[in-house]
Amino acid sequence: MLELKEIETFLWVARLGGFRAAAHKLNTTQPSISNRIAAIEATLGVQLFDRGPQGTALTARGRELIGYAERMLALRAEIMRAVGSPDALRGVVRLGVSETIVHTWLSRLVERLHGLHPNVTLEIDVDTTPNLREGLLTQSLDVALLLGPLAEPRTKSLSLSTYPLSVVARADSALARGARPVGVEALRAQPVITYPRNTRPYADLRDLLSVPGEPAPRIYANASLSTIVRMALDGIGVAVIPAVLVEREVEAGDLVVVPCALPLAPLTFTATWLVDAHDHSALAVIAVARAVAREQPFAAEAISHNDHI
DNA sequence: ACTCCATGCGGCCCAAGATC
DNA sequence: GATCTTGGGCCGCATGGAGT
Repeated sequence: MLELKEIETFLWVARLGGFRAAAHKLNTTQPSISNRIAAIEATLGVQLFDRGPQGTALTARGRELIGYAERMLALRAEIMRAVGSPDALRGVVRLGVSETIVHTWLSRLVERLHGLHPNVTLEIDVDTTPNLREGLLTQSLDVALLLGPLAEPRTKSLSLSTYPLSVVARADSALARGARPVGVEALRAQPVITYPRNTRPYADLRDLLSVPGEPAPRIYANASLSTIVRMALDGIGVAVIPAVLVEREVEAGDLVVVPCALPLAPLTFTATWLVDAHDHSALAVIAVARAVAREQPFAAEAISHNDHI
């Protein structure tokens, strides 16, 4: 008899290209995956994978099965959504998260998810958007909350939050005491601390602050938001980050948000996932993320990119 | 030496049947 | 009806073989 669990195992081995990777994804061991694949091959009486030294590759029959397997899992997800109780949803979702989300509403997402779907657990990976994108494309992540949407046609994205970028300076700095909004000249006069080099905010800032014939602006790229805030507090330079991340420091009078004359593009965060993913737990996480993000300040318009859930 | 998948073995869980 | 026994199924651990 063809078991749904075996079908799911087959699909993950096919997607991830190996038994070991599928075992990690399905939270089990490699021998267990080996047994399930052996069972489904015995049931069908055909070989689904070529086990070669270069890895595991689908046979022609295996490729034929892919479409059926995806339809079966999509149907299961539909049944779970339409008929199943939220408690019935279970599994591990590998969630990639930008640090901005960690510092704003990730905890509320985890809390809400636990309340709604107590049997769904998260494996959280905090990283920069380029690395999260890589994680999605190599399928080591199920969902990513990142600076999106991604241009990849294989992905779907849903807008979550849009945070304006602000210039944040130490309260006793000259910049903080100035009367006029800061421009290119004022920002070029000192180090600017912001998001990592391979991100859009960094590239935008570098373009805005570059002056032909002048030395390159001093931009200290940093992947750790808490380090950026620490450096701003220590007066190393001014931070260009969403003001929502320094609410406490501003309230305490240690940092101030300085009016800025530059057209700093806001940061839009999206929930992004692969179009062919039908993991019902992952889709539940996206739905909860959307609901939580909507309740926050700076909630994005509910625009979906490429598609919808 | 390392990685990958396969196999053997023992342990656990659960349902069904037997016994009181 | 409650409790015990049994057998099947599944899982993980340890290990082996093949290939690089």
